[in-house]
Amino acid sequence: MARTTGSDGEKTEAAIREAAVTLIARHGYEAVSMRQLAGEVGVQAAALYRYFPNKEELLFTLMREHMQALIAAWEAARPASGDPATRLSAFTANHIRFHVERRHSTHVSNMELRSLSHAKLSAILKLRTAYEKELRQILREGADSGAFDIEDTALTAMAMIQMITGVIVWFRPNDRLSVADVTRKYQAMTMRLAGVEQEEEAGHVYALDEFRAG
Amino acid sequence: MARTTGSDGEKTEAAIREAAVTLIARHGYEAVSMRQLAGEVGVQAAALYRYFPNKEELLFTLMREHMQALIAAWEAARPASGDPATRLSAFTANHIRFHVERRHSTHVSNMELRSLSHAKLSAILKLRTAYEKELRQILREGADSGAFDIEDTALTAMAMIQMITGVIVWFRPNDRLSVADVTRKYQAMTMRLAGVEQEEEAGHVYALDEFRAG
DNA sequence: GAATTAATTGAACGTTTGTTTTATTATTGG
DNA sequence: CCAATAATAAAACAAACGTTCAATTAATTC
Repeated sequence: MARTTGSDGEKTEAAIREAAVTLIARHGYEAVSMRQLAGEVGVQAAALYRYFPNKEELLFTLMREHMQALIAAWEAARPASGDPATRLSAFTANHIRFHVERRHSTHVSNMELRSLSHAKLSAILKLRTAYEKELRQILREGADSGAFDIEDTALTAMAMIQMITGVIVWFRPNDRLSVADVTRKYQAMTMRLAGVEQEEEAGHVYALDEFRAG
Repeated sequence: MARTTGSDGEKTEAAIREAAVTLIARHGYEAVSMRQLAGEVGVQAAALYRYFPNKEELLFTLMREHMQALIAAWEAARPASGDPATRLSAFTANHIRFHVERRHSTHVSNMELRSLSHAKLSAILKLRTAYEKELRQILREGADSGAFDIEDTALTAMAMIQMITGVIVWFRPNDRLSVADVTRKYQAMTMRLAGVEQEEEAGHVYALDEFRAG
């Protein structure tokens, strides 16, 4: 047998990516074999090499596009203007929505960094740093303007990112909480970490639905 | 060749554990081969099987003892009594100290859960849940007594744990901040998440040195 | 100092790994 | 409908994998 009826390169590549993200998220990059991945797609292992030159390049592609999509999502959702509290709320909402929607690829991008060669690792970390810089900037401007009360903006930014990314560790859709519930509660917590006074908090909550379009 | 001069079972086992934690933390469980591990120890691969029946059991042993040590550290450091804010400060300080001191085994215990069989996974998760329950209890009692202002204790507990465990992602000893600096700043942040008023915060900071003995 | 036990080596086992090559079939464009 | 191209299968490769086994030497016990 060779080319099968109805075979389509675009569909196959999409199927490979989807299966790869799911399998790698569940079992880890090293634990997933090319044959196992091919089996999930319904194809022979050799066929994978028509779309990706090797296993590492496949992983790298998944991670790079995840990070680029995260940055693009934020660029689309970022308020053009607004006070620091509003911008922080928007950042939190966008971050949580994106990560909950892409739990698998987030897992891959966070856990499989060590499987990349030095050059590819640097490329991913560069994207990650660029994204984190967005939050640091919000915090710094808020601290400078007096809207926030933050002792160490760099450290607070790292703590916030760890906290809000951690949602995917325990949150499951159809749980006792909806994504909107979780978003609202995490927005309140980032406000507290930013040192915004209690009375102010409610006014700056950025509704999740406002980001659906972005 | 066979038994080598100066060989000692206890020392070899300790060397295996140490090398395994370091290698697995760096490259991942699946990516580390028994031969590679043996090479790091300075021994042949077959010798490892005198101490651990197989690779998975070695991983499980490392993870179980890490979790048990974490729980033991908290039991030793836990204040016999005290108000919720003091206990939360103690929890934060102990957690950060433990995880910074054991960065490698923390990485292993957090990242390699998926490499365990179902039964072994359950055993580890049971220990983890028991530990997390300690924090939830502090938060719940603080919320009940009015010392804290928390909307959702279970969610806040998860967020706090993610935040304070995240220290090991970016913190490196001999950085611009000392462990004591980092501990103090994270204590302040957990206080904010718990809804303790600004004025109160300072009074409940639990010095890192008080835990050195534990 | 002989007998016993502890610790390790070295070779080997059958699988599985990522990847390459070659042949074959489906689809597309003229 | 024929030529070109796209998509895949099938087989094969050497290397690496976890693990087992028998042989061998060091340390300990009596």
